[in-house]
Amino acid sequence: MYVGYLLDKESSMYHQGPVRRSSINLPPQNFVSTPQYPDFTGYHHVPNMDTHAQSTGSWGPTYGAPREDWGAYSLGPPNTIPTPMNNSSPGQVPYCSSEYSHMHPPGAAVLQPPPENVNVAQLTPDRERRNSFQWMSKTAQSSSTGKTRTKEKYRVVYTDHQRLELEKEFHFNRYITIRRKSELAVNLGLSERQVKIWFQNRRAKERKLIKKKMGQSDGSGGSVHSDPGSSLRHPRFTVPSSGNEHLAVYQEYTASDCDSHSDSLTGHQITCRITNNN
DNA sequence: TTGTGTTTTACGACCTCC
DNA sequence: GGAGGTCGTAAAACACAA
Repeated sequence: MYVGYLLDKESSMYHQGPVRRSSINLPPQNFVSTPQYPDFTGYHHVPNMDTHAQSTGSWGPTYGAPREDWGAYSLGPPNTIPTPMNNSSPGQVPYCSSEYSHMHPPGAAVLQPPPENVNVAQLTPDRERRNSFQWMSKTAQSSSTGKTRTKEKYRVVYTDHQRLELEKEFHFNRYITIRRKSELAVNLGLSERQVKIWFQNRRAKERKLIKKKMGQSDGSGGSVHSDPGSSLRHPRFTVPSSGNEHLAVYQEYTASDCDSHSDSLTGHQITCRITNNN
């Protein structure tokens, strides 16, 4: 299946195309034949592989709150994502984050290919406008098989589309399953390793933010958990007994119904084992 | 334009689990 | 032993004030 494909990709992950030209020159992998999220709310795109079917609105208070950084992801492929200005997607079930659904109505088919001649300046935020071509000129030079940070090309910058999809996934589930990782990797033109590391970094960011919040609120209320370290810790590092508080906490971060995964998962992928314990 | 602080990818070390 | 977790960190990319 595509796992082998990814293995092949793994070796080339450090010389991707001009990914930073987010909306106008995405790698072809970004646009599989059918939109992967025809209805983002349900995520039914791969029936038997859906990790988080119908998890709409399942986030706990911690993650239900508006994300301050959503603005950075407010553009998938242009013209497929209505902006708050032009957006009105009647009849679509809103995503759990009100802000998110506001910017990315669930049916917005973010994986649709963008039109060929799109004016970037009209479609991307200021940051993108400023840097897209700069970045491209840089990466275009790196053709060697660099895989270490000593190489010229130290890191790539993911496209807004890639980050958006990753954020969406992260919003559903802090820990990605093997299957979803594979799917995402294929769909986004990333390697599984990149997806995995992105999630690790994203969790680190989350912990950092929570710590920061806790530091500010100084334990006085707030919607964050009393132990941010454990709440974002992978369940396998918690006591895996039934009814323990760690799992209960963790459940807040998971999709409400993803138990279908446990069958095909390795022992490492226990993300979905702990649902439905309410 | 430039200096500086922050964020984003990516890695290594080390850990736990199977 | 391998996979994936956290933690700490490097360095590129980015934001923004001066």
